[in-house]
Amino acid sequence: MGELILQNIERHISLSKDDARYILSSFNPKKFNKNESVLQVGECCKYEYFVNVGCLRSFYLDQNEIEHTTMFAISGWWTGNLRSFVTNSPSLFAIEALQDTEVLRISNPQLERLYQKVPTLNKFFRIILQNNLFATQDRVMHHLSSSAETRYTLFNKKFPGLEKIVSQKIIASYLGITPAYLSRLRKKFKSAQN
Amino acid sequence: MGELILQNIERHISLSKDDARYILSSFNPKKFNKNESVLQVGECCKYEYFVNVGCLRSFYLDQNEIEHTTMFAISGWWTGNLRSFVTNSPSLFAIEALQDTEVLRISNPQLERLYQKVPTLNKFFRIILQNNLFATQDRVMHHLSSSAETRYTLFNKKFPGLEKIVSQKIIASYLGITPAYLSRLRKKFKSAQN
DNA sequence: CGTCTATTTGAATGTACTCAAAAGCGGTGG
DNA sequence: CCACCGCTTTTGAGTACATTCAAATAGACG
Repeated sequence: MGELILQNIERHISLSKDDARYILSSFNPKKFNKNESVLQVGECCKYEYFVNVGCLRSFYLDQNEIEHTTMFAISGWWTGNLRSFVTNSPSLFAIEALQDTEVLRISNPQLERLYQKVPTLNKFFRIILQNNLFATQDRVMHHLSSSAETRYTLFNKKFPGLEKIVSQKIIASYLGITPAYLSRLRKKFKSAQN
Repeated sequence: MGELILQNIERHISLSKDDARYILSSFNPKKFNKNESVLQVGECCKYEYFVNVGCLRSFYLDQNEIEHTTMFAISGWWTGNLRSFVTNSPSLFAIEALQDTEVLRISNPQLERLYQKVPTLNKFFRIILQNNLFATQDRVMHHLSSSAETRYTLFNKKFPGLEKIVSQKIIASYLGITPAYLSRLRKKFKSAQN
């Protein structure tokens, strides 16, 4: 059950058997059904989530009520709203399950206790934070320098298979284009393959 | 000379006189002339920079040789290429001075020593890292949901006065539009004011 | 003062959007 | 198991935002 998260952590720091046991005991397993809400806009994000099985997505509505997907979290990824989590402020975006999903989640007090017991986790979460920053920076750069078509092909490289699972509407909202336009792009790609 | 950086750090953590002195001694002051290069593409980023006076910008060239500005760092801001700094890898982007600029910079070994002496700085830099992430996330969201015109007005709110200092070409490269189009936007704004 | 680069502006173009209608698809209940 | 409902996808036609290219003008700097 907890192998994946331990593997994930041990990619960056090494853990004793005891550490590993304590870490696992600090996380609570939880299941979400497809389309179930994990976090709602305006709610405080009480947990950070590690996805074991399934897929979560973060999204928000802009001033024109248009939905934008900011990230997907598939198996082996961390997600949540860090800003809301650390500052105890209402979340500006929502998180929902795109499939039946199993996560391990940890609350802020649990995390604090965990830092006390296993101080090297400070380093681990700093690295996770850094990687998150780098990924977000990449996304900015990619948006600045690439057309919708290029962003679409990169999406498929970055999340292979997700295209089959996630509705086109949602993929479009991640790419920053309309579903109608994504439909046209796909058509173009299909005809180019033949 | 070092008041600004100490002020900046003490916004998040408290420092003893000794800590403060040791911190200051770990940073090297350096000046860059207007248009001087701070970091070149392909070079390893050996320092993190705190801007005392002036303005730095980070930018890269995309596959079509088009320049994109990823961030400005004005007085009181931190900059550098963290990815290159921590992984010791060649930088994908460059940093240059837009004005005569005075910085305090710190190398990786110096920073490590500093963490030993003043462990609470771990917390400080984690907060800086977090804020960086939040700012970058905001930028992604803003790009997804706003037109060039809106982005331009927000730029002016976020960096008041910078418009007068920085060439339009560079501002356009930050906004993700062409200089020609920014010129048209500005014209429109001017005529709207009368 | 001359040179070099940045800015402005016009005309034509392209990328992506809007609106609307039709077709497809998935889940639910009879 | 099929029929229906609601939502997603497709597609056409028209449009808007932003770009390209080029030429003229303005500004900066040695």
